[in-house]
This record gives sequence, C-alpha cells and structure tokens, in this order.
Amino acid sequence: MTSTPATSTAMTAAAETASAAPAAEAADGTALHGPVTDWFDEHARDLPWRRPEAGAWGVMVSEFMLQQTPVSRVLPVYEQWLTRWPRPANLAAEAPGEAVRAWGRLGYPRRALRLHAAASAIQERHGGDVPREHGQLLALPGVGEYTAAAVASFAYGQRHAVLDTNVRRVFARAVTGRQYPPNATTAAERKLARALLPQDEQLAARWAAATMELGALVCTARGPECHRCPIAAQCAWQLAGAPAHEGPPRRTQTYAGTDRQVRGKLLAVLREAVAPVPQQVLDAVWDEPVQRARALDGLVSDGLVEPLGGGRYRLPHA
DNA sequence: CAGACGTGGCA
DNA sequence: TTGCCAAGTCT
Repeated sequence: MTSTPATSTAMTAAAETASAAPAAEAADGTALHGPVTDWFDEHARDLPWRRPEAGAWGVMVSEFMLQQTPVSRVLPVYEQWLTRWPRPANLAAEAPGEAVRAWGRLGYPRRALRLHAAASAIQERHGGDVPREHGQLLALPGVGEYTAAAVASFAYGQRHAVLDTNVRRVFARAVTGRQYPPNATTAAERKLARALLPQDEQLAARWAAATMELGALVCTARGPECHRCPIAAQCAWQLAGAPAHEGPPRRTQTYAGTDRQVRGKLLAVLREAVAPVPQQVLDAVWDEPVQRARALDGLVSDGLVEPLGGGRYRLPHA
C-alpha cells in the first residue's frame, strides 16, 4: 500500500474523498484499518452468530432479530430458533403464526412474519440455501440494504459497505467530526463507507464487523469511552473538541397510548393462547373501543392475526 | 421522505 | 419518572 500519512491529514483526505480523487492512498482511510481490526481481534464479543457453526442461516436469523433490538435480548431467542429451525426449510414448513409466537417479546413482530416468508422464498427460489448474491438477498422479504450487505459480508466474507447505526456513528465522529450522523442515511455517508472499505475482500469483511463492534462497545451514542478507542488520536470529532450535536433534534418516538401499544397488548394475548381467542378476551386489553378495533384490524391486515369468524382470532396458520 | 412499527433497560 | 436508545424495513 503506502506509508502511513500523518493521521489528521489522512482523516481529512478520507472525509473529502467524496468529490475529487486525489492521491488514492491518502484518501482511502488505510490508516484506520489496522488499529480498528486489531482492536476487534482482541475485544470482539463471542456471539453465537459469529461462530462458524452458525452458518449463513444463523447470520440471517440474527440480523433480523437485531434490527432495532439489543443483543442481550436477542441471545436467548436466537438459541431457541436455531435449535428449533436449524435450516430455512424447517421454518418454512411451519405455520407463520409459530414464528410470531416464538418471536416472544423481541418487538416489531412483523420481522418474524418476514423472516418466515424469507425462509419460504429461500426454500422455493434457492433450494433451501441462503443466497450469496447481494441482489438475491435484497429481494427477500424483510431484507433491506443493511441486512443484505451484512449477510453477504458476515456469512460469505464478501466485500460490501455495511452501514448500520453503529458504523454511521463511528464514521460521523472519526471522519466527519460530528457527534451524531444525520437522521436519515445520506448518499454522502454511503459514498464515504465505500471509500473507506478495504480493497482486500477478507479485510473488508473484518473491517465491517470491526467498525460495527467499535460503535456498539466503545463509540456508543450516549457515553462514548474514547479512552478505550483505538483511533481516538485520529478522531475528527475528538480533534475538534467533541462539539455537541447541531441541527434538527433526533426524532424521538412516543409509545404510551399509541396504536402500537395496543397492538402489542393484543398480540401478547394471542401469543400465549393455545386455542382461538374470543373477541371479549381481546376487548379486555384496552378500554377505548375505536382504537382497539383499529389496532386489531391493523394486525389482521398485516397478516399477524387471523380472524376465524364467530368473533374468534388466532395467530396465522397459513 | 416522514412516519409506522414493540419492547425493555438504563441514566 | 421521563426520555433516550437498540445490528432497520416498508410504504
């Protein structure tokens, strides 16, 4: 490659690599690769989906579960799922309601439905094996840009920019010098992520996992532990004096009293029930009838609840 | 593109 | 106690 440039120069060049294409060596962020991947080698958590026996299916299941849900809550459910459904075919053979039930309280249960649908699609379109191509992954239900890149990178060792909330925050600080990334992912962020991606395929995959882990363990949203950060000395945000976030406030979501809370209560009853649930039992979870009906209708139209007629409901059987 | 979509832990 | 935050996707 090249000699290691002065750190701050390297950072600035990487940040500006978007527009021009100057000395490619100084602009490629090479100075960060070693420190971050070395740190990862020493500090990476031993998570089950990172073990070789997890396979691509284990990686995919974990990625679905980790969408907006912390690792600590995913761990036990992940183990149950992989034990019960070690292959996509096993899940595809179940009623979708069983996936919703086994999802437990992870939240956003539509993910369970989509994972079940993804397993079916894998069975039908790919012979039961999680596809390797980014485009084929992206075509699966519940798989967006992030998850497609993550599976391709973590499960198959391919070179993809994996841009999740952790990586976005690390880049925002280390390279762009801001405390937080923009609310929505921008083209500039994608461009930067591609520019920083190591050329070597295996190193790129390791870099993706390492930057994510750094954001999860050290460069956290609230209390970043910069004294433990392998690139603190090169961090643009630190070098700028750790300025506070400017711009529009990060959007915050309310929950109490919303349809989402009602949906959650309704679905909790149905998950626990073995037999179809009478309307009157569901009515007991929320006293406001209009909102309650709207929430139930929403669950039905989402395919999370199956109406049986006669005022009885259950998790979907097909 | 802003908003919908669950749940629980922690400061 | 309230508010923030957690490996996003879909419409």
